[in-house]
Amino acid sequence: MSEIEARAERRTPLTRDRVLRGAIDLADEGGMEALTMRRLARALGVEAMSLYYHAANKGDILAGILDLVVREIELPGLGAPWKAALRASATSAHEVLRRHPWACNLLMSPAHVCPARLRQMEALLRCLRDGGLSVELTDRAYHALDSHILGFTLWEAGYTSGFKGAPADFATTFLRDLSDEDYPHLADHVAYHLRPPSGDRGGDFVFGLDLILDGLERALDLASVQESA
Amino acid sequence: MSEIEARAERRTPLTRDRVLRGAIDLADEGGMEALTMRRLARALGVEAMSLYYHAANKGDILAGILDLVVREIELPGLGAPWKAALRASATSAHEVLRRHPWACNLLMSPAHVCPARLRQMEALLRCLRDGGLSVELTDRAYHALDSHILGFTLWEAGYTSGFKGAPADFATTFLRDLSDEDYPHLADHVAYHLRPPSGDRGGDFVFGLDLILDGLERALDLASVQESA
DNA sequence: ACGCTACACCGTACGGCGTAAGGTGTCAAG
DNA sequence: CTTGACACCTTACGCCGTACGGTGTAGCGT
Repeated sequence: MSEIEARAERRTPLTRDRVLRGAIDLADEGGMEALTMRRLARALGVEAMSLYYHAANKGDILAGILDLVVREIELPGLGAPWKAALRASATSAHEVLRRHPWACNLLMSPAHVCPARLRQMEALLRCLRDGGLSVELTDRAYHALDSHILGFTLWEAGYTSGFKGAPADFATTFLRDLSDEDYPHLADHVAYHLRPPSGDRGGDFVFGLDLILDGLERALDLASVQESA
Repeated sequence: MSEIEARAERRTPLTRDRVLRGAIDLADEGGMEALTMRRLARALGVEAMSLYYHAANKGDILAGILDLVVREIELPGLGAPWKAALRASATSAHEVLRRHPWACNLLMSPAHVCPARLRQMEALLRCLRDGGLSVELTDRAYHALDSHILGFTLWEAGYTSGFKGAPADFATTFLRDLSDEDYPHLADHVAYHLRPPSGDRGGDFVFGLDLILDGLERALDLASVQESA
């Protein structure tokens, strides 16, 4: 009896998984700067130093949550045609990173290279090579794709989170007021972005993505033509 | 006499400009995390709190140095053909951001919107609109270009700085060892990047850029054909 | 010559950060 | 009953940004 009661009174014990989930929740809510060891501990009903029993240090936690997030990304399949497979995988990456915008920054640092990230890189590279692209073209294609995914999502994250945050009408107030006089095109651009949400959300991302994919396809055709000549 | 001596003994007085230059130097050398108020003050031969006479707070300094850096970017001219002008401006942006990699992160946050950034956005948008692109196409083109510039440079910055830093042979050791077995394509990719510096440095950036620009051109031609039909 | 004011800089202190070092209570095995 | 591993906690250190108030000097009016 006393055992059962004692266990019931005890809070559910910490695990590395619970730590990482808590960290993701914190980062999702308040961004990267909201994720501190003390706050994470408080969210888990624990003291800060207890976290170090389940994670070596904060960097370990960052690598861990990045890994969890990257693992959500759908990888290009083995047999699928390269263009469609890459399109799907890139779109998946975009959606995942939209849910966890803070992961973009983590993704940039080789300090946080993690297994899932390596798997994703490998899968993308394999897909390109299997599609018939040369080593050189694969390298450039990979960087073009990754840059688009990362750059676009980062931009998106910065502005949507910034607008949703404390200065909620930052866009409507600051930019519109400032733009109308000296920045007519910028004003148009902002106005265009403030249009009511239409059906083709994420269209901008896919547009840039297809620009790259179509260009790659053409470069591939060109290379094969030259080769056969 | 005593006046002159007294002045000579006095260190050159702080100015906002000297503060910002010092901040840029610090960030260039040691990245964003090397830029702290105390370190900046020490580098300027002054105490930390003295900085607050010339800058409202750290955010003000960050906005200031971002503005200085963005101002270095060559903007597309007024009369030039849009594609070449954008190509030149994007390349300039890439080079500037390569010199100041930390600026990429600052660029992402609407908290650091600065005049130079607004001017750059306006110039890019104007260039696209003047080139005949519709509002929609301009929007998508702008984001595609900006994503590429930012994403590519960020990636580049992360990996070159990471490799130049303390774990200098991180790439050669960790990635190569880990890749050969389970990540053959990744190993090829890393090896390709470790090739001796050839003449076409920055070629990867321009490749992705041209992918986008050529795609935009085609989209523009398509639109004009449809319109005239 | 004298005091006044504004300026430019400094000293101290507060709360928060990551984390090193070592302490404490619980529990299962010997 | 003892022992020792385990999971968690306490304390403390050196960083960080910065609020608040002090201090010395320059230039001024009188």
